[in-house]
Amino acid sequence: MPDPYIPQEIEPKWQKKWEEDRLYRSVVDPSKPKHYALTMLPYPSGDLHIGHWYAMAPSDVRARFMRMRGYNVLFPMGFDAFGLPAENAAIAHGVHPYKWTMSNIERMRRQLKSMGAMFDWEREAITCLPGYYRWTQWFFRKMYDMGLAYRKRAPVDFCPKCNTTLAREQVVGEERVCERCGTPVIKKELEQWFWKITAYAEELLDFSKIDWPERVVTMQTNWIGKSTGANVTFRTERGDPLMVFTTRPDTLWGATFMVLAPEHPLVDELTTPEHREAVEEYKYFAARQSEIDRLSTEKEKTGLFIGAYAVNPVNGERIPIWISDYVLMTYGTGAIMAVPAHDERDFEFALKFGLPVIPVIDRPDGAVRSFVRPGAVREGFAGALTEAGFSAQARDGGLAVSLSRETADRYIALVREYLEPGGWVEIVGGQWTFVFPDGVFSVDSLEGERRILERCRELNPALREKRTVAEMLWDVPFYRDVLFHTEYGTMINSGPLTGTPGDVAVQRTTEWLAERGVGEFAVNYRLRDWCISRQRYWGAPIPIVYCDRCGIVPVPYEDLPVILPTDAVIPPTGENALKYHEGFLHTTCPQCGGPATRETDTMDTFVCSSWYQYAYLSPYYKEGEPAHADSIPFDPEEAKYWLPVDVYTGGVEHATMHLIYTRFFTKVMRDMGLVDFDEPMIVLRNQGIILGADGEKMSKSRGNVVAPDDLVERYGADTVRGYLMFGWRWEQGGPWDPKGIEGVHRWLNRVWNLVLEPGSNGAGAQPASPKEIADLRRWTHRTIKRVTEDLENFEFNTVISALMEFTNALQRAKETPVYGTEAWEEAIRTLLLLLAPCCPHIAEELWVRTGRPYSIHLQSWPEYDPALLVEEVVTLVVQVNGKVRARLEVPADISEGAAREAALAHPNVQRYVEGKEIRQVVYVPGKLINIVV
RNA sequence: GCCGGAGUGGCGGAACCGGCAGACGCGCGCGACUCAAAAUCGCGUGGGCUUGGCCCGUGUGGGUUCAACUCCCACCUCCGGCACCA
Repeated sequence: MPDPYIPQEIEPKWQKKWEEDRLYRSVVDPSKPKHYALTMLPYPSGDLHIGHWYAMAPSDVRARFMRMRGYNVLFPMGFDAFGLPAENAAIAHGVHPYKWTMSNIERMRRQLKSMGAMFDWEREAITCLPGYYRWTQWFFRKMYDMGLAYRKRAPVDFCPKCNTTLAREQVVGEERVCERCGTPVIKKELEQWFWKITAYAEELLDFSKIDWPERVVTMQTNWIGKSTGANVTFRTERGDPLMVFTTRPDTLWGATFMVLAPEHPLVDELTTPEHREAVEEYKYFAARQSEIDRLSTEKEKTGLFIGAYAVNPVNGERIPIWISDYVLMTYGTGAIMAVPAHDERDFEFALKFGLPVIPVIDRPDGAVRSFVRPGAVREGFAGALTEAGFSAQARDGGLAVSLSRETADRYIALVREYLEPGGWVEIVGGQWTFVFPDGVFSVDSLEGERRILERCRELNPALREKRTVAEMLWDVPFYRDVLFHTEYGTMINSGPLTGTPGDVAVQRTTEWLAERGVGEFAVNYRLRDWCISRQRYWGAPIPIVYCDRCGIVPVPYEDLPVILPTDAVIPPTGENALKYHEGFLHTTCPQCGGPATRETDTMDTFVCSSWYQYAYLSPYYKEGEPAHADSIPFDPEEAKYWLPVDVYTGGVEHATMHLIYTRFFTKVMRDMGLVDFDEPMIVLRNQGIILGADGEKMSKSRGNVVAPDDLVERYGADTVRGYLMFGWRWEQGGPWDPKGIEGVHRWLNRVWNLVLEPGSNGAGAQPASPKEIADLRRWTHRTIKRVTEDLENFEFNTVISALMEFTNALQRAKETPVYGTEAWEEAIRTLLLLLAPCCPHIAEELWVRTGRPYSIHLQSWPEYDPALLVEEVVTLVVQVNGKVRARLEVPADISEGAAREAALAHPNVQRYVEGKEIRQVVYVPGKLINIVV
C-alpha cells in the first residue's frame, strides 16, 4: 500500500521548494517567445474569496500551460490598495488606512500563495506605496502638460455617505445609487479635475486590434454612444445664432418649436420680461430636481415657454423657444429643434403643451387611416365604400376606414362625393389631409395647420378648445398609433427637398444645409470626460498647488511624489483628512516661491489600476531618483520584451470602467511616446460569478459565503483548483455545490492510487496484444489533443472531464497486460504532464515519486501524434429514415458498398426496409449510413 | 423601451463544420468489502411502453434537410447592460 494522498502535507512542501528555487521568476529571454498573462489585481479587502480563486486559478492554469508549451511567461500579481474601505475601517476600528491595507495585503498574499499559482512575486506592485503613486502622479502631470487634464466647476454625482464625487459609471441602477455603498447619489457643484477621455472617443470605438468578448465590445460601444448627424444653426428673432445637434436633419422642415436646457447660456438673454419670473422658478426647480432623490421620476414632461422665437433656417418659420429638463446641457449643444411628428419625446411635449405637429417624413408602411365622424357624410357612404372595395368598420359611432398610400386618392374622391356641406373628413397617414366641402388641404406647414384647425373649430364648436390639429386627432383612438413615427422615409412637406428618398435623406439634407452655410455634418458622443477627483484621503494626491499669485500650478516632475502624509487623522464624518492636515496643506509655489496650498483631492483609484500592467515590469521603478518630463515610468528593456499583455482575465463588471480607462491610458501613453502599440491587452476573457449554494449572490449577511481557506484546509488547493475548472462553464459561473467538489477530490485520490499502486495482474505475465497497445496509445494521444485544444479555448470544464475519462480508461487498462508496458509508461507520464497546470502539487509529487526529474513544471507540453488517433474499427450507425436502427462494428475504412451491404444484412434494419423501395442512401464514411425508404 | 447573452435529465454541464443527444461529475438505486458504519470498488440511472424491441424527448410554434441541441422565421422565459443622449 502506498502512502495516502495528503494534500495538506505535499502542497506547502512544494510551494516552499518552488519559491526557494525561484521556479516562477520570469526574466527577459529574447531566445524564447514571450507570453504576458495577466489577471485583474485584487483590492486588499481582507480575505481572498472564492471569486478571486475562480478568476485566478484557471488563469494560472493557462499561464502554466503556455509556459510548458515553450513560452517565457510573465504572470504577475499586485494590489489595488487605495480606496474607501480602508478609511471606513479607520473610522470603525481606529486603524490607520495604511496599516489596515498593508496587513490585509500580507494576509492575502499568504492566501494567494496557498493557491500554488506561478505568480512572480518579485514583480509585485502595490498601488498605495509612494514608489508606485509617484508614477501615477507623473501621469497626471503629463496629462496636464498635454492639455488632457483640466479643472472645471461642474455638477457631479456625489455620494453623501462616502463623502466623495463619483465617476458617471460608479453610479448604478435606476435608483442612481453609489456603486460602493448603495446610497442614492446627489448632484453637487464642485471644482473637479477631469481627463479628456472624449478626445479618444472615436479611437476607442475601434476594436479591430483586439480579441475581446462581444459583450464587452458592445457595452463599450454603447457607452461611448456615437451619434452622427448635423449641427444646424437656427437664429433667434434678435439674430443670435442658436445651434442644435440633430441626428435627423431630414426632419428639419417639421421643427415646430425649440427646446433649450434650463442651464443654456442663452436662456437668460432671451427670456422676455413677462416670462422671467416663471423661467427663474423653473430653472430653480430643474436644478433642485436632480438633487432630490431621483426615485420619484414621474415621466411627465415639464417645460416652459420663455417668450422668445427662433427662425428655422430652411423655411423661415417662426417657432417658439421653450426650456425643459429633458434637454441636457451636457449633450450636443444643450439645445434641440423639436420635431414632434418624428420624435416620441417631442411628440409627448407638443401634445401636452399644445404645440403643432407637422409630418415631414412619409410612413414607410404606407398605412393610412380615416375616421368618418357621424354626420360628416350622406347616407349610403358606407355602402358605397364597400362597393368600391374599401374595408370599413363601425367604431365609436363613426366609421373607421383602413387605407394605404395607393388607395387614398380614390377614397378622397369618394368622400368628396358624399360629403355633407357642414362636414369634413380627415385622412391620416404620411400626410394629414382634410377634405372640406370647398377643397382638400394638408397639414404641410404651420400656416396650413392653423388654417385647418380654424375651419374645424368653426364647423364643430365642440372642438373649440383644441389647440392643435394633433390634439384634435389624438382624441380619436383610431389615429393614435399613426400620429408619429421615427422611421426613415421619403421626405414630404419639405420645400425643395420634398420627395427625397429615405435612404439618402439625411445625407442630401446635410449637403444642402452645408451649401447654404446653415449646417454641417457632425458627430456626438455620450461619453463624458473622466472625473478623477475624489474628496478622500486614501488615494494618490493630485499634484497641483494653488498660488494666490500664479493660480493653478502643477507640481514639478522632480518634486514627485507628493507624499500622502501617513500621520493624518481621519475625521469620523469621513471627510477628507487632507483638508485638516496643516503640514500637507501649506506649501510654497513652485513658480514664485510664495505661499500656496495643495490640492486636497486625490485621484480615483481607477487611475492607479489603469497602468498597473506596466508597473509590473519594474515595480517602483527608479524609486529615490528624481523624475523628469521625459522619464519613462518602467524599464524599457522589460517593456520592449513583454508588452503588450497577451491574455487578460477578469470580471465583466469592469467593461465600462477599468477596461475603458486602461485602453484610454494606453493610447495616451502611445501619444506620449512611451509605447508603440494601441491596445493594452490583446485577448480578454471574462469569468462568471460563483453564487452561494442557494443560488444567491454570496454575502456575509446571507451566510452563504464559501471561504477558500476552509476548502484548502479540507481538500487541498489542487482539489479547489480542479473543481473551479470543472464545475461550471468558466465564462458563466453559477451556484456553489458543496458536494460537487467531493467528486474532484475523489478523482485526485484515484489518480494518486492509479500512479502509485502496483497493478494486480503482474507486469509482463502475459504480453499485451498490438490492439491493446494501440487502444491505450489512442487514449493517450486523444487526451493530449482534447486537453490542449480546450485549454487554448478557455474551456476548463472539459479539460478536467477529459482527464477524468483518461483516468477511468487507465484504471480499466491497469488490470490488463498493457500495464507496465512502454505505452503504459507513456500514458502515466502524459497524465501527469497534462495534470501539471491544473493541479500543480499532486502532479509534481507523483512525478518525483515515480522517479522522474524535478520539476514537472519545467517539462515540455506533450504533443499528440495524429496517426495514433486513427481507429481501425468504428461503430457505424445505421439509420432508416433518419432513425437509428442498428450499430455495427466495422473496419474504419469500409467502403460505401460494403457498409450498405452490412447494414442491410442486419435483422433489425431488414424489418424496416423489407418490402419497401430504397429511395436514397446517405453514407458518411466511418460514421453513419442512412437508408431512406 | 433599446442593446447583448442564455434556455439540454433531479443538479452542474458535454456534443467538432448539420451525422449515435445526455460525455464527465454530483445525486440517487442495487451489489461487494465490513460485526456495523464511513471510505473504497462494481453495476445501473432522460421519460414512457406491450422491454432482445418500440414510442417520446434539447424553452414554444413553424420551416429547410436523407438527417437539426446545432441552420432559418416567429414567439415565450430568465440573466446582464443602457435608459429623456436629440
